[in-house]
Amino acid sequence: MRAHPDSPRSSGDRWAGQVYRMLLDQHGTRKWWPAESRFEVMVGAILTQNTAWTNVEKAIANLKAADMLGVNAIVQAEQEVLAGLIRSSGYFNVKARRLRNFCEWYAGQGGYGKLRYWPTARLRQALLGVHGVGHETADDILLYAFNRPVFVIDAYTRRVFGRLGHIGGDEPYDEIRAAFEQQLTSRPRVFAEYHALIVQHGKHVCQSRPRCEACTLNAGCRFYNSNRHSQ
DNA sequence: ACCCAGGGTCATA
DNA sequence: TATGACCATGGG
Repeated sequence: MRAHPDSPRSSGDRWAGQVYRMLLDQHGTRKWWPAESRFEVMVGAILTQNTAWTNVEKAIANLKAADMLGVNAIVQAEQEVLAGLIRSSGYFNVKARRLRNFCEWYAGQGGYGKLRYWPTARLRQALLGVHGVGHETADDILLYAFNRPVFVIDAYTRRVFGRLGHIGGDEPYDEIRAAFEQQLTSRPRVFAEYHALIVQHGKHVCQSRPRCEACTLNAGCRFYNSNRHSQ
C-alpha cells in the first residue's frame, strides 16, 4: 500500500498500491461478490468461469428456487437436472460436472467446519486438485468464501495492468499474483475491494494490443469508456 | 451477424 | 512451456 520511506526499492515495484488509490478515488468503495452464504460464493465461482455474471445470477436463482443450492442436493442430483438448472451460465454440461466434483470433495473433507482450519497453501493445493477448479476459481473461493489474504488474478487484471505497462499481461498466474501480494499488506478486505475495483474499471478499458501508450487509468483519458480503438 | 464475458481441460508439439 | 480446440448461454 504505502511504501515505507526506508524500504529498498528497485524502480517500479510499488505500483499496486498507487493504482489502488487511483481506482478508489475514481470508483469509490463497493461491496462485492454478492452472495447469501459461503457455499453460494463457491458455486458462483465455478459458474462464472468465462461467463458474464448476469447469466450466473439466473442459474443461482434457479438452484435456489429448486431448493438445490446445497452440497447434498448437488451431489445427489441427476446431471441432466443440474445442467438444466444452470443452463443460463453456459457450458452447462461441463459446469454441472464441476459442481458435483467440487461438492463431493467439499463434503468428503468435512465442509467448512473442517476446511476452515487448513493453512491457505494446503487449501489452495487441495482446491486445485478438484477437477474443474483452476487458479482463479480456487483463489475466488479462498478469498471470498474462506476470507484468506489471496489476490485474485483475472482477465481484467491482466488487461488493466498490462495496459498500464506494469505487467506484460501474459505472465503465469502465480507470477502476477505474487507481484500483487508482495506489494500490498495482506488484508482480505483490501484484496476483495481491489479485485472489485479492477473488474469495475476493466469493463471500460480499451482492449487493443499491444497497449496504447495514451491509455491511462484517468477517467479523463480519451480512451476511457471505449473498449477498443486503433493502435 | 459478430464479439465478448469475473476459465479450465485436454491434445499436441 | 506454449499454443489451439472445445465447452455454450445471453447481452451489446
